[in-house]
Amino acid sequence: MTPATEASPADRLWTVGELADELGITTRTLRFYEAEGLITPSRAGSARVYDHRDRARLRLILRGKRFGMSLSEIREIVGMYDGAASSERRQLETLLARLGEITADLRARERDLARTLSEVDEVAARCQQRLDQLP
Amino acid sequence: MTPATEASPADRLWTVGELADELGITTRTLRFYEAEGLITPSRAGSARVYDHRDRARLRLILRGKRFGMSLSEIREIVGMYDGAASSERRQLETLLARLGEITADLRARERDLARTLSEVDEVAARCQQRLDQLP
DNA sequence: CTTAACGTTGACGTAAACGTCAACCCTGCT
DNA sequence: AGCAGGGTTGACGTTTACGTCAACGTTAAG
Repeated sequence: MTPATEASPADRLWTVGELADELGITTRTLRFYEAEGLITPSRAGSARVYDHRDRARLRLILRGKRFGMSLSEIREIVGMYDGAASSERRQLETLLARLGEITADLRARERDLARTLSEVDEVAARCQQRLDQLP
Repeated sequence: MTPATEASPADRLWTVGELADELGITTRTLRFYEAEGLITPSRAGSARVYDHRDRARLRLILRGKRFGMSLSEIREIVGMYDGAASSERRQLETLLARLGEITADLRARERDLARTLSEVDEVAARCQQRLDQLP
């Protein structure tokens, strides 16, 4: 049984237009991300061809954007997926250190988000309270 | 005993420069936020004077920015602090509904952030595993 | 009294992340 | 043959969130 998130087979391929539609973005955005070095789809002649790994990478990118990561931060992270396969100790060590920094940064954002959420809840509570006091 | 987050008395006042320094931003940013209707400090002649409520509002704004809220989204939320004191049922109801939408949006971002965090953790784990396999 | 260190407004510049053409090339109908 | 509907690469426009002057006013010190 294939998981619900994987409606399409693992060997499915997409054109720019198809993938853009599925991800809810424009083809311009896909081309822009490619120009920025975030993805590198293969080509059929001059036409871009995206596979399931490109798609997964894109979903990671879009998720990052939703909570405020810049494209250059995202580029660094997606680049690490490749770097983690290295066999040079030095590189693995600096990579691991950087990953620690990134994790700390993300946790800080998580706290900021949680605090904002609780403040919004407070406003809602005050709002509800006012409503209850009305005739 | 005053809380640690409140090193300064409740009646303290700040100039633009002082507050900018304390918040780690520039005076330009403070003026920009004012022009955008996010804050409205009082004036001493033509000079801006910020009190502890302005400061709290600013900290809320900056927190929002850190996880990707736009200034217009933030403006809407800070504006609700005032609207929640309304006494018109209609307004309180629409406000409460909007607060629900905002909460849902923030929770979605929270999920995106959590998923990204766990993916980063996975990369770190793979990285560590590679390191352990080295001589 | 003037100079330094703050403040003010106004105008223009800039980086990021795309949007919006234009001009072109394939491909599959009809 | 022709044309609609995809794809391609430029190139320039736009919005957001400020940065960066310029020209000016106002205390505070020497």
